[in-house]
Amino acid sequence: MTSQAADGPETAVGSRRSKITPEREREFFDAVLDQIRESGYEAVTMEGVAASTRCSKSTLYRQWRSKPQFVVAALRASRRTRFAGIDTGSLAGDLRQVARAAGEWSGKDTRLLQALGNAILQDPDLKKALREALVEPELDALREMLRRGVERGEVSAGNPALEHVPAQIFGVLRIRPLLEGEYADPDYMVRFVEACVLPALGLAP
Amino acid sequence: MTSQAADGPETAVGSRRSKITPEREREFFDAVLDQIRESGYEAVTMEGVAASTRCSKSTLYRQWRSKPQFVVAALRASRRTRFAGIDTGSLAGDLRQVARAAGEWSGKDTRLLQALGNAILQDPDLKKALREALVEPELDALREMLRRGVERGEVSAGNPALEHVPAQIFGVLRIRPLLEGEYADPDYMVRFVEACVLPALGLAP
DNA sequence: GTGTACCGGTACTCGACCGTATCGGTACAC
DNA sequence: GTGTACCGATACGGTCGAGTACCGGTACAC
Repeated sequence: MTSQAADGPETAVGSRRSKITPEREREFFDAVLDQIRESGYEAVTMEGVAASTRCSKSTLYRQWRSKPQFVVAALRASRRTRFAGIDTGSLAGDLRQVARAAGEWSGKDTRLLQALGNAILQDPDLKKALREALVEPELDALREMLRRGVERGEVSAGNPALEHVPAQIFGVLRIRPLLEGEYADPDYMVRFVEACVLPALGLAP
Repeated sequence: MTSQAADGPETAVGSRRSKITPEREREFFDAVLDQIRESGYEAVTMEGVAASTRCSKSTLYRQWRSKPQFVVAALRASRRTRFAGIDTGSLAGDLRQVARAAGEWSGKDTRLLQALGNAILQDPDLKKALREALVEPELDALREMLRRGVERGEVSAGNPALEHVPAQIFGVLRIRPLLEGEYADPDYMVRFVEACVLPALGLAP
């Protein structure tokens, strides 16, 4: 569609001209991630994904070489950030917003993390993809938030609680199902931030 | 060896007289838990355990009906508490001891938790056994510690941070490998408790 | 109209592993 | 010595899923 008046019948560039539209691709990715959340990584089969999306196994294997690479692609495509953009003007306000946002997607993302639990011990690519999809973008946003708070003088740069804020928030998100049998919801997360994170930073409510 | 002069050839009581000594049994349990930590729950095979302990698969299946039941038995037998017995006289002292103890076994136990990650989503028995083996004893000990602290008047009973102490400690233990790539060690845990848990409780170091 | 290349469907190979069956050996009871 | 019952080894049946091969249908280019 752009510049194909070069030499001969477009020898270069778009070598693979798949008929899979981006929307269709997203269906595949959503299906495999849903099935992972539901049954765990090892229990997910390419046949199951093919059946649930009404495509054939051949189609999946034509686009992605193997099951691990397929899952990695799905994770990469699901990469998105939910903390970025939060900027209420105060660190306490930002962290409350983070808590609320974290509580929103806690069920889905925590489940995914849990379901991939032992798989990432075996497959470094999978581990990397998972970190890049779910963890690092939020971690970056969180650090940026804290940096702004320090810059505004709300927290001393030497406060030892600073470095533990991400671990506190992600840790509590991750562990609550095991301790209390239910995923962390926005209310719970806000209560936690106000009861523990803010006081440790010296920000009384 | 005790009372076998009852009626006939000991019809009751010790119906199964296995030749597996308790020490031998412990070898089986250690082997399967080690392999789970190493390769994850689904990747562990009864054949592998048999080979590594130089017994036969038949022996394992004679003692335990199936792989899940075998693993559950191993978990139950590994049940032990590492926080119980800590009593330094002050809540801050107790929590520092907890941090150190938690950091000690963090590698092994966190790995086990991670390796069983998606399996416990599928098998309720496994989930229950895991909670009873690794989580609940420590949770009970921790709650008892906090209760003593409140009783001594070190912390107000209404302090909202109280209910989150276990989640903070277990959460950070669990999440650190994902965030920073290494298991929590005693030093790290003590720093965390001093920087976050104690201040939130109003216990300045 | 003709060719091309991807699509979905199905059948297939291959390997892995669960759980069972069978067999000879052996410790222990009596 | 004789019986019993558990041990280790090995072989086997059955299932399941990864990845491949093939085949007819069809959209699109020219």
